[in-house]
Amino acid sequence: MNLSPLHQEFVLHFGEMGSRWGINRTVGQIYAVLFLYAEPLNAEEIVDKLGFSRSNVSMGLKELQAWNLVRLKHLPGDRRDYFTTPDDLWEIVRTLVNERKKREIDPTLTKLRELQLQKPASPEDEHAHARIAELATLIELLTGWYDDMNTLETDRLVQLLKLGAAVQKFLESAGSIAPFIRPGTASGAKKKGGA
Amino acid sequence: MNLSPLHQEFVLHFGEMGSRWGINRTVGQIYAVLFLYAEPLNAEEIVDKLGFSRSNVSMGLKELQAWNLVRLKHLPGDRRDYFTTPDDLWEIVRTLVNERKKREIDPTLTKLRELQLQKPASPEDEHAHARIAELATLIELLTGWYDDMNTLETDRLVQLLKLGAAVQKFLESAGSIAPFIRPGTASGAKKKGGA
DNA sequence: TATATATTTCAGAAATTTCTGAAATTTGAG
DNA sequence: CTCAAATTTCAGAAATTTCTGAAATATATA
Repeated sequence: MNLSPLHQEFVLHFGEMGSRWGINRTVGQIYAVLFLYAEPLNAEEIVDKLGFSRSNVSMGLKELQAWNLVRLKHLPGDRRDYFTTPDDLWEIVRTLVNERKKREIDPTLTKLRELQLQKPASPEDEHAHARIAELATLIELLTGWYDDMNTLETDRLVQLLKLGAAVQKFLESAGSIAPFIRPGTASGAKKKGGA
Repeated sequence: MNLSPLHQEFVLHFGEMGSRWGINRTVGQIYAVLFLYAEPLNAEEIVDKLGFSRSNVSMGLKELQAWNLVRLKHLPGDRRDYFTTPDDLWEIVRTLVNERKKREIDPTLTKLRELQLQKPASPEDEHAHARIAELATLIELLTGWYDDMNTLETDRLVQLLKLGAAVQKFLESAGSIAPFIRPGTASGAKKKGGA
């Protein structure tokens, strides 16, 4: 590995962590390198820094592109592809969460809804149905909330995060706001019928 | 697989999803079965339903216990171990998030802080340091917020989630609350020095 | 304590995932 | 269009992870 000790330690840690998620170690390390460097890097440079095969780097970069986690750049008079990560970390976080939601949560919700249409064939199926319905409701609440937060500008989002549980104060006088919220949906902004 | 079509489809989906997380397919399936059944199950029953080896089930249950995701029960006059998942789905979600935070986020934060102590040895290291510092700050903000939300009772939490981005309304008149919030921390409740 | 039952451990087998080098394809400049 | 550089593909090798059966260990109760 052709990296300073600082870079190397970060890259190795990131590789380990990446492999706990869907992303594999190699891909995690490639991302880590791109994340740390100010300048865009081309595939050959990544090969040099990390020491894996050119084809492996190519596949890793493809995967990162599929995740929308890297930006492709071109330098004038150089036809190689150069890669960076966004400067804005919030953009990275949003992309990461959006992609994971798209790949993991949304298909699960689809599946749960599909299962809810099946006719229960036994008391055990009845119970399973109830469990599945509860789970679907919970996931809908969470993703609805998330979609909602995702519309906020970063500054607003950060303000809210800093506020933390203190927002709860407002709920103590919640009688004044609850009536405006449609029950069962986040912010009452996107489901069909009226109250 | 000795399961009704409804159970089986859920279990298979959960297994796939589990394998996208750190948890492997087998463990995901064992959890799914326990999740669906009202009654606690013993290892032999799980073997029967899922068709893998007794030892594999034993290891899977161990793993689920390490994650705090199952409860161990005993029936009177029967010395086998019986397992269930909590009835309350929110308890499950909280456990899951807490454990993932403990295993993935906390060690990363520790590592980042450790790296911040290293002396930069080049301009590239300087930039990496800045990047790492930014990342640490962002993670601290998120985990601080999460710890804060985690102290809320479920009812309150659900209220807030339903409110969604509507809480933002309160920030528009934020001049009146911002002064009470210590900058850079969530809810101003846990860092050292004064304002 | 002896015994039968339940659980865990663990070495190797099986399955899956990752990685590589070689060949194929794409692409832009001349 | 041709050529050279860059990238991608892909079959098999290497590494890792998961799974099993057999043996070892633990535990309740008689």
